[in-house]
Amino acid sequence: MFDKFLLLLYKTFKLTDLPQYKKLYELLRKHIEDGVYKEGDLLPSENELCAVHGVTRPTVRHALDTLVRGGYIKKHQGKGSIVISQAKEIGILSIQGTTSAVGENKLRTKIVSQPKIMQWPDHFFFELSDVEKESGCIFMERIRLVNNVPVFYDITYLPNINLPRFCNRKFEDRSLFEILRKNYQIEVTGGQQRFSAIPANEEISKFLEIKKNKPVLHLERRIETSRNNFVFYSCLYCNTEFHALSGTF
Amino acid sequence: MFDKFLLLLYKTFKLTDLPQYKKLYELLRKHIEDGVYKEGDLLPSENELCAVHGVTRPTVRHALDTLVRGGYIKKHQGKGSIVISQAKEIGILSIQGTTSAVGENKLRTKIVSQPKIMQWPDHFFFELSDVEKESGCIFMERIRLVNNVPVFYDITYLPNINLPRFCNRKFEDRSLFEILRKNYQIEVTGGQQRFSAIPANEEISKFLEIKKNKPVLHLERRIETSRNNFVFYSCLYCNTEFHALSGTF
DNA sequence: GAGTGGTCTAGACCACGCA
DNA sequence: GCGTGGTCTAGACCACTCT
Repeated sequence: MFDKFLLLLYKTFKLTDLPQYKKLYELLRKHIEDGVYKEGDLLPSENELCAVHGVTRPTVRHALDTLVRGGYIKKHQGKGSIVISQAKEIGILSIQGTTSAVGENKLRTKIVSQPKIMQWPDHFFFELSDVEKESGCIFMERIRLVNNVPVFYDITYLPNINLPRFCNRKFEDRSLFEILRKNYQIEVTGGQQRFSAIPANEEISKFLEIKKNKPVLHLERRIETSRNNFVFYSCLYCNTEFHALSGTF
Repeated sequence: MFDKFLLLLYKTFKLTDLPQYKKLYELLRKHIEDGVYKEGDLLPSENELCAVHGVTRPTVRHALDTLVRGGYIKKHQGKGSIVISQAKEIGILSIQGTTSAVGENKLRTKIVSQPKIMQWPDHFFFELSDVEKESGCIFMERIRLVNNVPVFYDITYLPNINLPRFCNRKFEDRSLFEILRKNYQIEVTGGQQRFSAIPANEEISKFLEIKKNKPVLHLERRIETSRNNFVFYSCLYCNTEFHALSGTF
């Protein structure tokens, strides 16, 4: 009974609005990224996590499942949850943005064109809703460098819907995903992507500092978020000569 | 009490050994693929599925979660679970093999070299365990054609461990995943993949009927299965001019 | 308001890996 | 034999969508 009262109290004042499993997920993810748990380490057992965080097993399992999907851990029946290697390649295919996914290498972000508000391009590479079309889009171009070598050329399109002061923010060396999360409470929840191999055109070869017509990996991504009906788009060209893109499925 | 007795009976005689959520998943997946539920259709609600199949909600939810991960449905709070479009592109990135993932198009499989037992190549593209190395590998090459145009050139390496009569089976126009499932009770559970864009060499250009040096998508995949320690490998070259590869994340 | 999916509890038994 | 993760039950309350 007293428990019920506390629960009511907690919910009334909304000390935090993230669900429990997500809070646990974020905590463990942070610990893995910060190296508290290293590659090959065993996470605490599910029962331990239950006890420590005061939740039941399904909740803990939900958090761990999310870590599995994100490619952070691998579960082994009878053994436990093992932290997997942070990809040596660039794990852009998982749910994280690029910034958190390049292991040992130094990743920098260079802004080619600051975000600016404009019309959506004609013949956009994904279908747009009427609301999106009417709102116009925020357009930005970035180059990602790994160890000072350009590897990605990334064109991002966001719908211009309720993103106050977005164009004035500092993006240099900061993750777009992080900015969306911290400043707008927008979390990436999933998406679709299309892969193809194309020859580098004039522009791409210039940005990636490679010869014209050299094969580059082309990605078109539609990225869904926790904000209702808010999706954004990214068109990405990647020089895979030194860094393959990798992911789990 | 009587329920408990029935459960015991059922488990003793193992009428089937798939877990409930997986049986429900397979059933719904089959219905979606067979067109019982079409794109945009609403699946029965979770409570309905509980009642119809005699399981509780967490079990139903587990099955639906698996469908979401496989890219079959999308859930909308307050509305229901909606069947999503079967990718018009080739959804090789999801957990299915290529055969079940090409929508309207006709997909055929041509065998370049029948499976044969041999040594693993030197400098294999993923790290091999000692057991794998000692067992040798089963090697096969296939070409996938979409509407009679070659799109994939697929080299598969399986560890030669307990796969009786594998080399004598008919692979023409059959899915490897299906053969593994039906004949060996091996289910694909996940894996890793690396993407890069490379110029087609002599051999690739011949198999895919394209010009030499044309950009092709290169995939190296490590595919994990439900059989303990049994993983296999695939090296794939794809002409993405007419069919982008697509997937969800 | 009725129905949907989202989150969560408090238990239970099982299969697996290891010592 | 013990602890691990895997599966499952039988409930509960919530937020969301539709009408």
